[in-house]
Amino acid sequence: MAHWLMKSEADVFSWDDLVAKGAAGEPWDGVRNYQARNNMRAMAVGDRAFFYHSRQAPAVVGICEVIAEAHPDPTTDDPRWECVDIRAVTALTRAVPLSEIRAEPALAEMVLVNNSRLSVQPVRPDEWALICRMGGLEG
DNA sequence: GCCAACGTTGGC
DNA sequence: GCCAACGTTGGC
Repeated sequence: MAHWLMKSEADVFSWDDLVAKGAAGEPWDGVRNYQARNNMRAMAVGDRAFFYHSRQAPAVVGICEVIAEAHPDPTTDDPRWECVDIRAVTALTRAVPLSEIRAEPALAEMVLVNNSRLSVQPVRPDEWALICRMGGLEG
């Protein structure tokens, strides 16, 4: 199972918004970046992803699950763009702010740290486990 | 709100 | 195919 990180601005679509969608989840549409799209194409149903709030109070706040593989993005007729569907799994016991991620040497190679603009990105297993622990979960 | 970094577009 | 201009993202 691969691990990922999905970003959203909390005042556009927040973790609470995803939780409110329940088991039906939400299509992760609107991505217009090839790297992010390619990452979504590589996702399998059951993969887990961190849900990250960007801009205001940047932090990893929860864990979500891929429930549908990449399919055409319903928000555009442009066939280049695709999206996966995700649902909320669990909130972190405590949000892990970007400042703590940056301060942790073991996380220095995270895409989040080195390419802050990529909105859908892979997370290594060791990075996943550490952030889960920092967030108060077993991982 | 500012601005640096990055990705995309389009002229040549 | 190059690269300058432009638009967007996101940390601060």
